[in-house]
Amino acid sequence: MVKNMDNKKITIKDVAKKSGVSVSTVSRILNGYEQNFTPRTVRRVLKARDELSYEPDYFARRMIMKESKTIGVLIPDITNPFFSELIRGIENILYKENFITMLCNADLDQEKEDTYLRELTRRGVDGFIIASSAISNESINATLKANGHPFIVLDQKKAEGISDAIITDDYTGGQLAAQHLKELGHEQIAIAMPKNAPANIQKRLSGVRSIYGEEQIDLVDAELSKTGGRAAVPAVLKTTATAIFAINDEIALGLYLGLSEAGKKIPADYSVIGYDNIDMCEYMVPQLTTIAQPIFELGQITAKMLLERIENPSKDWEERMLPVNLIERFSTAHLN
Amino acid sequence: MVKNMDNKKITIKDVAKKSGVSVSTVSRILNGYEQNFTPRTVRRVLKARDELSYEPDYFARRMIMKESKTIGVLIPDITNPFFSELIRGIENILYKENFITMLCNADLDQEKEDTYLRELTRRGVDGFIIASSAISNESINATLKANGHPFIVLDQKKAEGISDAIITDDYTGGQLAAQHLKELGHEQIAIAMPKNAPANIQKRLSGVRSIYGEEQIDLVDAELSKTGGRAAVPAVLKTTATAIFAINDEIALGLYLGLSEAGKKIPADYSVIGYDNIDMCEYMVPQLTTIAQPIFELGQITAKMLLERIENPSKDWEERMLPVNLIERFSTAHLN
DNA sequence: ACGTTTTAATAAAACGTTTTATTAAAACGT
DNA sequence: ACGTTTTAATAAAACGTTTTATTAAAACGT
Repeated sequence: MVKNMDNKKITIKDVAKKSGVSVSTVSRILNGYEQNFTPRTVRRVLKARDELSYEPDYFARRMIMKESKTIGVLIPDITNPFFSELIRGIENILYKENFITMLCNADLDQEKEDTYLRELTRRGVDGFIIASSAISNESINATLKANGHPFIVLDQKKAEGISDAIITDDYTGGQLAAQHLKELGHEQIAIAMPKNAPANIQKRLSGVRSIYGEEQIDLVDAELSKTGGRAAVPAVLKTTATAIFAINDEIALGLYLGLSEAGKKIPADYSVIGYDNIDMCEYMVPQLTTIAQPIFELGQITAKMLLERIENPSKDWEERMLPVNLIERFSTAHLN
Repeated sequence: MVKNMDNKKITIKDVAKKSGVSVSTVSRILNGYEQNFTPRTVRRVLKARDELSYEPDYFARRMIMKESKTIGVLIPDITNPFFSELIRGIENILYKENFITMLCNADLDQEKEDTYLRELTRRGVDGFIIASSAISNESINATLKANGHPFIVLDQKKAEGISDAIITDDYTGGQLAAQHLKELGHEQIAIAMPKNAPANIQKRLSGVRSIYGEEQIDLVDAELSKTGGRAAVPAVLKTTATAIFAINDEIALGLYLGLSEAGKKIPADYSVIGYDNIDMCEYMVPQLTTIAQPIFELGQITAKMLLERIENPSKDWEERMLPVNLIERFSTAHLN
């Protein structure tokens, strides 16, 4: 901290004294009302400010101004490439607008989520981005909605007219994946996904069901992680499926290892298709065919929508749906 | 925000009025000096607090108390698994101590780093964790050291008696990798690493040089990313090396793709060894042999050391070195 | 030449806390 | 019974800003 002679923090008073004007004059000049003062006064104040390296005290300032230029972001796991990419998209916009990101890694732990939510509220963040699934609608309503804090829920929850919302086209995504496998001649497919999947993931399943009949689908339980994918392989082997739809790429990466351990080749023995298009897909051998979500852009748009809401709290709720598309690589092949 | 009848924020005054005591009494009771008051008064105050859902204003509080319970963390790229794992370690400790993490993703962009550093200072964070390499020692000195802000530099920089420091045993790491390849009979190796690598990475190279002679080593330029690894393959192919030491795992992942594109098999044609042991290693086919750094623990210890420094600013500088070890998997094999 | 408007600047209030110094009443000790 | 200490509580100052209302002086208009 920059100190004055008495070893105390430099305040606006020091600047005022040094430039021979009042505190209010310094404040006004430093906050963009220079045109109300003579050039000479302005010059003096600026000079004093620079010579003392004066920086307004953040807390004193915020106490009056009631805005913190901070956004709280709640995610389940920063280690998951989907979320780290999302964060980059968010941060990319926020940085440009001089906002700072408060990262809260909630670990799918409901208590931790609630704690973070309360703590962020206490700290007066200007808005919330919530991409964590465990969080209950009640928590959101009690802590955010009821108190009029701007927030936006992402990816896992349907907002249903209680907030802005942004989703990707999961139904079409599921269709696209299924269509691709069908065209390759696969008549029996396995889908690796968690039993209690969030709504957006359920939608992908519905998409598949619009292409494949119920008896052509083997649902295989798998956590949304590499470990989950690896562990799901034995169950897959028990089915008659010739292709596997991993409901996210992380699961697909686990499948690669599990299948290899079982002596199976991709795509000779099993075609594998993922979902998300995290950048690791391109680096697998064989490269992973997947449904691409525009993750970075998703983050950007989320941040933008939230900032607009903060700017104009009473505007109508906005809903955005982002398109997805199939990226064909080398983990899927024609049957035989 | 919780409001009172006049639709204004609930303040300590409201609580005081409701419980029929003075503002200072409320403050003291709510800040852990209950033993100075009669149980009856304490009860009343607590009751009023609860009924009004009073939360002390963060900014007013911080203005007086001069601590923000916030740590700023500066990293180059959250998308890199090394850093996301590191963040988790940091966050793991910070959360327990009721600190919040401010994440700054600096993109190896010097200007962005400086901006973030200044912004964090302005916001009065209690301490800094700096794991970003582009940052200049001058910036650190000017912004942090000179102003007595607690900070800790991680991984890439030598602190040299100007701050606490924590490093991993990079020299031994390099030795371990080299030794392993030597034992497998490789007499000529390539090392994929950036030309202007930070100090810790240079140390790994020194470690290798203690095992292999200068003429047995082919230095191949590669950025610290998957892209970098992939792009380095043509250069590797031009050498007579039979094994490749990727200076971090990300490069190794890129090598997998590049080699596969060149029709080369791991480990039959090339043995590959990485560095870091990010969790992806286990999921590659073949699984990647690597030098393991205790990344999560590194984050934890860093956070702990910083908190101790904040607690006790005048204690002696502390330096810690964490061990590394070889994880043998299936990407390295005996020559022929 | 004098009342009115504009300009340049400031004094004082406000933001919502914590902390320090003070006080009135009760308890204590002989 | 009366001076002293302890207890329970508070008034007032302080933290460092921004903003509102005010003022003195200058400029203006006829």
